[in-house]
Amino acid sequence: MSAAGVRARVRAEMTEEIKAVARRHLATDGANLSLRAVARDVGLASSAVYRYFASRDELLTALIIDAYDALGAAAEQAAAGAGEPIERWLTLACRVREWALAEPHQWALIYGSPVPGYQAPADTIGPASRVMMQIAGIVLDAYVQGRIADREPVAGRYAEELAAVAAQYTPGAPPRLVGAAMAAFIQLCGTVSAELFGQLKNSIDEDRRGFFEFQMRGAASFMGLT
Amino acid sequence: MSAAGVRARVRAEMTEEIKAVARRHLATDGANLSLRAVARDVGLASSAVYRYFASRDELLTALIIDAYDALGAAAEQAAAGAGEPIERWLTLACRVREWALAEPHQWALIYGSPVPGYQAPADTIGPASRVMMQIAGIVLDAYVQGRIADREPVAGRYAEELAAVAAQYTPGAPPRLVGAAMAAFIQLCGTVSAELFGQLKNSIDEDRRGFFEFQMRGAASFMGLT
DNA sequence: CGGAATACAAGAGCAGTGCTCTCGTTATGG
DNA sequence: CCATAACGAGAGCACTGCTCTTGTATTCCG
Repeated sequence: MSAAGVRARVRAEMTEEIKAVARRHLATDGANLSLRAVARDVGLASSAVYRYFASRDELLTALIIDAYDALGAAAEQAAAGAGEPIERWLTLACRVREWALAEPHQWALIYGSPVPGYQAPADTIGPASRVMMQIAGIVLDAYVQGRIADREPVAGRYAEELAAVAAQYTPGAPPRLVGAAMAAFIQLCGTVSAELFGQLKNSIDEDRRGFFEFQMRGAASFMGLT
Repeated sequence: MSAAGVRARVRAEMTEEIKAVARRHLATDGANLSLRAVARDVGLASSAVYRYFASRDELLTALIIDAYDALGAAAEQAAAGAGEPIERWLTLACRVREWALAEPHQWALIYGSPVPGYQAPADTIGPASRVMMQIAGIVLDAYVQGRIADREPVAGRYAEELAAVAAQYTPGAPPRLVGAAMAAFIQLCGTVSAELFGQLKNSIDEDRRGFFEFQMRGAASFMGLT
């Protein structure tokens, strides 16, 4: 049993090392990293890597899940702090942005254009929703505290879909709020991606953080956070 | 001269055909399309393609420029219509979204995560800014017509950068407006990307158009469009 | 404790890739 | 008309993901 434990531990360490090296390669090669190059850096034959990951896609999936989890953990930590709802939202947003700036390639992996043949397996949807959950939590907290400004309720078919989402994840919350939270999440991702993917180049080059906050305050206003 | 014209025309046609086939392959292979496969489909030896594009990156660049131009043309057409500022904005936004839905791979090419080793050459910045220009135009029109709701002016270092952008492209426009227009553009891109890259899956599946308009109305409100 | 089963790693090999170089052929321009 | 330039094809290099086979440790169990 101890022996088996050793085996399992060595295997886990090897798996982690492969992922760590792959993460490094991610920085230079992007999503189409070379499994052979990773194997070389680890000190393995390329065929040996297949003992740990059935394919390159599976390795990528592992990296994706790790990235979602790392970002999700950061977001949860940021959202845990006390304070005004809008402050919590801004803290969360800035924390997400900082993580993305620190790990741009991991961000690109999860929020960039999907890898051609790649189809995200079900394992990813859980970790993927952690950030959204935190936003919903902040908005819901503000709502039950009566600190959400009134907005026009949503109408139309998408309102029903929002109601269904609300019923499943945040029972009692008005669909308008769920929609606003989703919109804010999308806006957050879009804004971070825009900065990371170079769309601000030659326009906002010095105080991107300030411009980011400006945008996130707009999102807060859309949600009705005060 | 006529002969030279023939040569040049044949060359142009061949170039277009290669790009057309490459665009088809884009749908299945994404940004890492195979130049050899494209060559096969065109009926050329892979080495012959290099007479037309010096490298795979250069072929990709040509596709990127074409995509920017196609989207830019669509945006310009949409923005040309008359109507209330907010209607013009919504029309433009929906037109951009429709183009993206029709050409998801081209959208991913220009607004997705950047290709690893790829560095966008200077030729792309012109076509890339056409959509943003149209948004700025709508906002500026509304401004000179006095149809922009008052908002808090921006402050801080990024405000100066916005002022510099305004001075260059839209002289006379308050930095706040330029910032809001940029934010709206970023929000538009982010929202479309979120839909295209599958982030709405299992939440909004039926009336994505309605949810999109809901978000774009939020952006309009942020800009102060009425 | 010893043999069987298993996990593991390495290497060769296949089909495919981007790209270069060389070699004939064809069309162009002086 | 002929030198020149453009063009296309093919071979070849180094690389990729992945599979299969072979040999070697290590673990498990009677």
